[in-house]
Amino acid sequence: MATLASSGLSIGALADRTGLAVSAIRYYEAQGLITPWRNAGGQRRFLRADIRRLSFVMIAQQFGFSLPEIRGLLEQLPNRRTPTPKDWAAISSTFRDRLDARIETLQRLRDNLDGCIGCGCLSLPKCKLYNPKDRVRAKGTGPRYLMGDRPE
Amino acid sequence: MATLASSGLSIGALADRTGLAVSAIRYYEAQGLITPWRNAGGQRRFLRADIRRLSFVMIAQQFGFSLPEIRGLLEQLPNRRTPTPKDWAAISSTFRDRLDARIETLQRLRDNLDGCIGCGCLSLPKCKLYNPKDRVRAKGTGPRYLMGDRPE
DNA sequence: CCTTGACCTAAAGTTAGGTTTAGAAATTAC
DNA sequence: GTAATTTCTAAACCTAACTTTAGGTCAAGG
Repeated sequence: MATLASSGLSIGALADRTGLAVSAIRYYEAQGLITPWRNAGGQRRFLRADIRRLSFVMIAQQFGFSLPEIRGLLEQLPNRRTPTPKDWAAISSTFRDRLDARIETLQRLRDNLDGCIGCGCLSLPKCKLYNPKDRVRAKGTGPRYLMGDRPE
Repeated sequence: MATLASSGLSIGALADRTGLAVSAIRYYEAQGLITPWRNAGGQRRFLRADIRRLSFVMIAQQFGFSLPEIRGLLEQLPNRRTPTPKDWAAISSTFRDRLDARIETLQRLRDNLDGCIGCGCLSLPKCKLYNPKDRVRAKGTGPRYLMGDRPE
């Protein structure tokens, strides 16, 4: 099977270790999330530390981060040496801040849902779901007015 | 401007009221989220209650529901009469359950993040981020092993 | 009446995040 | 040494949720 250690991991070995598809790993390279080198024959070789790097990518995706965002997070890692636990802990705190914000937004939306739809009144001047500042939505194409009323 | 009341709303008027693009409303019709009738000239006419219906669609999207899922939720509404506050309150409770689950998942992931990356140890046998049961991810393509280790 | 703006349909284009395919070259297994 | 895997690149394809475009029709104001 996959030969190892000093010569680096092949893309297939990395795929086995992470559970990602080979095609996904190539795609991530194209997106700048990982930067393997090439062996004499032109094949990609990866560091063992890249297993953790890709695992981080997968976890961040679960939290709803886009690949460009994840790239931004990963850029906090050291360039020329293998990241230490401290490096990961540092990046993780940024990560956690954004995550907290995301959870808070969801909770606020939930609470507003209770007040707005849940209560049955559906009175809109006081509806807080109306045009919330920080949307979870990806492609806001301008202001949107929720629940049927406009801001004046 | 938009003529009103007894003859129903034009698609443009509905777009103004909801903040949605006209093209988006047509798309929602194609997806079965809303069913206008046509006037003599073949143009779409909507009920005023459809403003709220589309607002609900937008809110549900913020919570991460897909259009098919939202269609499922809307099917709980009465077919032949204008939905009452009670109708909306009922649909909202289903909605809220799913929302609570989503928030809980995020919180659990956050807590695991603290234990796994946040502590700096990165010890994987005890990492709970490893292959969590309920992923937020859409297209799981089989089991995935996180943070570099495999389940044996 | 006539012009301008709103609306119509159908089809193609867009972005994100990948997968699939095709044909060729490198590696590994026996 | 040869057969079976892997890997390579480039390009096409995929889904979701829309938008844009093209070419034509409808409706409202002056």
